[in-house]
Amino acid sequence: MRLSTKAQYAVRALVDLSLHSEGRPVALREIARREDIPLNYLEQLFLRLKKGEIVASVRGPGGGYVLARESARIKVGEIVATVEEPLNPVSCLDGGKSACTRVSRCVTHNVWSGLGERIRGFLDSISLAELTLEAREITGTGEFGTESDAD
Amino acid sequence: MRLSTKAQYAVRALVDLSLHSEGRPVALREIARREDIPLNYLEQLFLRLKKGEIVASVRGPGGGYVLARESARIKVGEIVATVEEPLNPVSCLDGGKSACTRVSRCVTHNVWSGLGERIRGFLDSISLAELTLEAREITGTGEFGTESDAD
DNA sequence: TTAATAGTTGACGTAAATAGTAGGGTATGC
DNA sequence: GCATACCCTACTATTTACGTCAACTATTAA
Repeated sequence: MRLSTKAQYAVRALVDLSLHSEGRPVALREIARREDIPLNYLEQLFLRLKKGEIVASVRGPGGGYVLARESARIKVGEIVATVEEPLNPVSCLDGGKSACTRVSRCVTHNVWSGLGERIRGFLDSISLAELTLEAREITGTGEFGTESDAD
Repeated sequence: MRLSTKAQYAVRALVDLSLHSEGRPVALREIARREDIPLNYLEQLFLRLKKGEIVASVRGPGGGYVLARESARIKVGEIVATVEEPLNPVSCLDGGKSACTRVSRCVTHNVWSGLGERIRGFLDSISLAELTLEAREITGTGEFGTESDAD
């Protein structure tokens, strides 16, 4: 029942982006450095985030990524669902083929589908804006110099 | 964000056990056949379930497993936590070493720990007794002949 | 118009976790 | 004393996650 690092990276990266973008695009290189995430890996994630219309890209020198809409309208659940495929605890909820042909099928099935809904419900109740605000409070002014973190 | 088959198997197997045990122990061989779970694999799971004091074993011919307590006092969350290690969405919640040394650490950290609590809370709200009852309703009388399931 | 920046894309390799197998051992009841 | 069924460990195979590489395209500024 683990979340992939994809999801963790994506959320962290977007908080970082939201924290450091002041209207201007932020280069992945910076985010990768600050958050200590492999650049190439981050690129893959942002590709998906772009497809999911959570971020938009600006190419060329001085380019980078910006949020595709205001952070209050971006939910954590959406981010997670975008980078790691469907947020279902078991495969037979994905729709389509999966068997489920035994006695105890329905009852356990219901448990898992209920669980999936709870998970989604919770993650969708938190917006990127809230996280960003929290982060700003923690790191102080939040303008610059977010590097230090004396563990 | 997938549940392991271990967890799915374990819950199904226990529903099956609870459904077919009438005071008497149920052999894993039967459960494995009915639920279509590899016997050897099931043995491993029940070893853990025994350690977790969810089931008790009866050795020798005519032996098998019985629930260690009434099914109403066995929660799904407990079953899942027993067969797959800690129910935390991210490793840094497991306690101990894991880093977490960046800016956005705390904020995302809180999200994941909150998520873990929701998951546990939900799964702990469901008892094996409820599932068994449901299963009995679905399959009809629930006495015997639970085999058929016209897909 | 050329060079530098930065995003775009897909293929690839590795490592760790998960799922499943194998096989021998041990207690019990007939 | 044999068959049954739990007990336990070690091993293998498969899948998935994680990360790397390399080549490409678009944009901007000199």
